[in-house]
Amino acid sequence: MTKIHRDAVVSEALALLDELGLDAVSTRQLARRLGVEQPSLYWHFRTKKDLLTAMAEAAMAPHATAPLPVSGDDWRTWFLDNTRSFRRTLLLRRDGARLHAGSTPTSDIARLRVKMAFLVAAGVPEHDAQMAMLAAGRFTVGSVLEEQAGPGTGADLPPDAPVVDHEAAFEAGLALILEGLIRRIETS
Amino acid sequence: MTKIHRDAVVSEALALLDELGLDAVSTRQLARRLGVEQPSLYWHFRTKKDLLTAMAEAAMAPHATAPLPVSGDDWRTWFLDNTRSFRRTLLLRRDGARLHAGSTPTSDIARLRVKMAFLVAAGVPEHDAQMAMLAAGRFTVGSVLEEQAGPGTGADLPPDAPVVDHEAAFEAGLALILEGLIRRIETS
DNA sequence: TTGCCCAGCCTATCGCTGATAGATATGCTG
DNA sequence: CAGCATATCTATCAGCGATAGGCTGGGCAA
Repeated sequence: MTKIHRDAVVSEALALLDELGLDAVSTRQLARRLGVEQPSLYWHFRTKKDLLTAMAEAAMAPHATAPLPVSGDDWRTWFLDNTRSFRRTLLLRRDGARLHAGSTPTSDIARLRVKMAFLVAAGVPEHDAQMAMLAAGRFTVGSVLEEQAGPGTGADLPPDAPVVDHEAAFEAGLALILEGLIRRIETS
Repeated sequence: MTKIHRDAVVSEALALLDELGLDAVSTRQLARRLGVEQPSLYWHFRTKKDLLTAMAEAAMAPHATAPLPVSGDDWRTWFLDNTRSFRRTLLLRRDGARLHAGSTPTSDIARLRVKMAFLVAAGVPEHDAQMAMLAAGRFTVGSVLEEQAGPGTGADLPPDAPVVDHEAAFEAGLALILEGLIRRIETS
């Protein structure tokens, strides 16, 4: 009988995620790794969805603890770097985007407000800032989702390889959003 | 013993999807509706993933059969309408975005080439056109994914309602991408 | 020190899932 | 009529999330 604490469960679950992918994260696999029987996990988590939510939140730690913008930062490079940080965090773990998209986001509203205030202070109209942040986030999730969907069995389609450089495509799309925002500000 | 053909299976599966959601689309539920035993479905589809792929493709029919652009169309309004058509098609069915994102896309390359040629003929540099189409698609998937994630049990977060108008947010993000593309063209 | 409580695990079991093996019935074709 | 492909059936498997209820050990109050 091994003793377990909640954080250890989440930690091991993330390790299992990285090794075998989201579909292989089952309560039994996880329990076996923890040296525990499967139902024991239900003492720590009321449901598996709760576990996945906790995993998603823990997985987002790198982005959620990144330094906030300070007045004086160039808002455009901050906007780029913030979105890149989000993407990098999603990419850090296998199926990171699926894990994130599948959980009700416990978005840190406090941090978000700081970011918004920063953009507004830098001269970006509040509504435009909101829409741009939202758009960048959704674009990022969509991008990483596709990137991580992986070429698993995608070898059956015609070999006229439409191989896309995910990093480059992400940067290009992100640049479009930012430039759209800039143009919107300048022509107002 | 009822006789079934592949298209009927897909059709009934989509009906089941609309009524109960993607998670409820099980081979047994589907078989019962078709008046057939569960293993019979495996004659028509080698695996459930194959079924989901067929469903995803069928679900995309409205967008996949929409009229292609003709020379003379304004490329900007076409770009907007094309992306809107994609979004509307995803929204047409319950969990449409999840269904789409979960399947390896059998993208119709022929149609895509026509669209690209149209943009290039209208004066959009090919690389920029590619990146913008890709970005718009991923942004759309990310948006609808979030929109359809639904407020299922999202009643536990603070009631300072960050209620977003999905339609408006989508239009705003799409406008940013298009304006970014326009700016890119003008300043070259 | 005694005795209780409860945190944290256990065993046993439920109903569901996707998938396979192998038998059976139907209907077309030579 | 014989043979074959089609399309279903029954039976069964391993794995899944989840629940019910029992056992154990350490901390704390009397």
